[in-house]
Amino acid sequence: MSTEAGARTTGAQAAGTQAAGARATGGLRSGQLADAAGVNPQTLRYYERRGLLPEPERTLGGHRVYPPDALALLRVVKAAQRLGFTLDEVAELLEAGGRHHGTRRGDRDGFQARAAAKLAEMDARIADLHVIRTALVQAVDAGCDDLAVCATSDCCPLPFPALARDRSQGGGAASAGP
Amino acid sequence: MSTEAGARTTGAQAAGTQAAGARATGGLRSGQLADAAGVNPQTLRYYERRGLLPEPERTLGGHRVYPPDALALLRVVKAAQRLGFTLDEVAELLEAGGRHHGTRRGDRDGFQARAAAKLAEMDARIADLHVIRTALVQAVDAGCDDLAVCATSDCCPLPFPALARDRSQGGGAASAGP
DNA sequence: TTGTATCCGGTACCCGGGTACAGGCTTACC
DNA sequence: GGTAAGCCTGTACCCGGGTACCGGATACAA
Repeated sequence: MSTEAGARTTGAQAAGTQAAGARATGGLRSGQLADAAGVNPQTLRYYERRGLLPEPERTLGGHRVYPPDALALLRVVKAAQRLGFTLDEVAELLEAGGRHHGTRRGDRDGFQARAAAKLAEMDARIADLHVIRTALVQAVDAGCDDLAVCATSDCCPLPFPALARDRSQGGGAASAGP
Repeated sequence: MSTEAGARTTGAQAAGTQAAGARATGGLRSGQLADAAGVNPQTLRYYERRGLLPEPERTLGGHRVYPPDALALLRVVKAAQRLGFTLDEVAELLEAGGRHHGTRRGDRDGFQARAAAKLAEMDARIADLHVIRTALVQAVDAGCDDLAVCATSDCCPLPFPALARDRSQGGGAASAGP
């Protein structure tokens, strides 16, 4: 597929029946792919740099032309990201998959192992959020209204010891607003 | 334990009874407070800049001397942080509390309202994590082993539509490793 | 008095995940 | 052939929450 696409793409010189290079093969321009995937075009280049997207073919003029399955790949990336994997991890996973079940080396675990680990992480995170939730509920129920007072009075039921632990997996704001 | 250690450290200028400026008043040096609270000393200055800690007294030489309740305050800050508030929010909450239930202006809500909002946020986050968890379980159960394949085959049960939504509150890595 | 441990301030850098901007070249369509 | 999109590269910046490093000043014990 991609082979054909590539060949046709660059070879658009002859300009035949079907019009423009990218178009003819079902190839996507970066803007189109970005739109289709709901990401910023810059993000595509960013992912490319990070090794999440393979370098696409180029037109003679140097414009990227993505094969259609790039969209599926992008969706997988986004899904994996949502599953809690960092971009580095996603890149590794994709690469590991590419190496195709063989030649293990070092800690190369397949998706299975990593997913299981993530699962444990998720459970921990969920449990932690429950702790937090409970604390919030208690604070609300107790009618706390001034943190500074909570600091010194005993009326405040905030479970400081419970809250003190674990910071680090907890609740980073995800920055990535649209 | 750190308390004792700290006390010993600065303690005893005149050796005997109670001694030194800072110590006499129960004041804490930045290092001591940092130790006691389990944070980096730099973090204290950072919090001060951010308005989370009031500017402490100084020795003649310009060294900070914190009142003992700074520790309690610091703990509250950390607790609030864990409750999902950003440092800016914590600062606001502390300030709002300081203004002491009166003179509302703009959207100044007390801790109550904000906590309730955070609670909703937490619930959303928990629900979202459950979605993710479920997806992970499915992927594991199905024996998926290659993300790239998942991208194109139909065998993979990853619920892309479900995963696609909501990104933004989800699962940012919390950066703040110790 | 001297020595060492802290602390000071300011500035720069880290992580993760992107975005934005500048200045120039390609493509597409009429 | 002209013109408007769109794309190219490179670099810099954003968020949130800290950390690290620097040269110099203080604090305190012996």
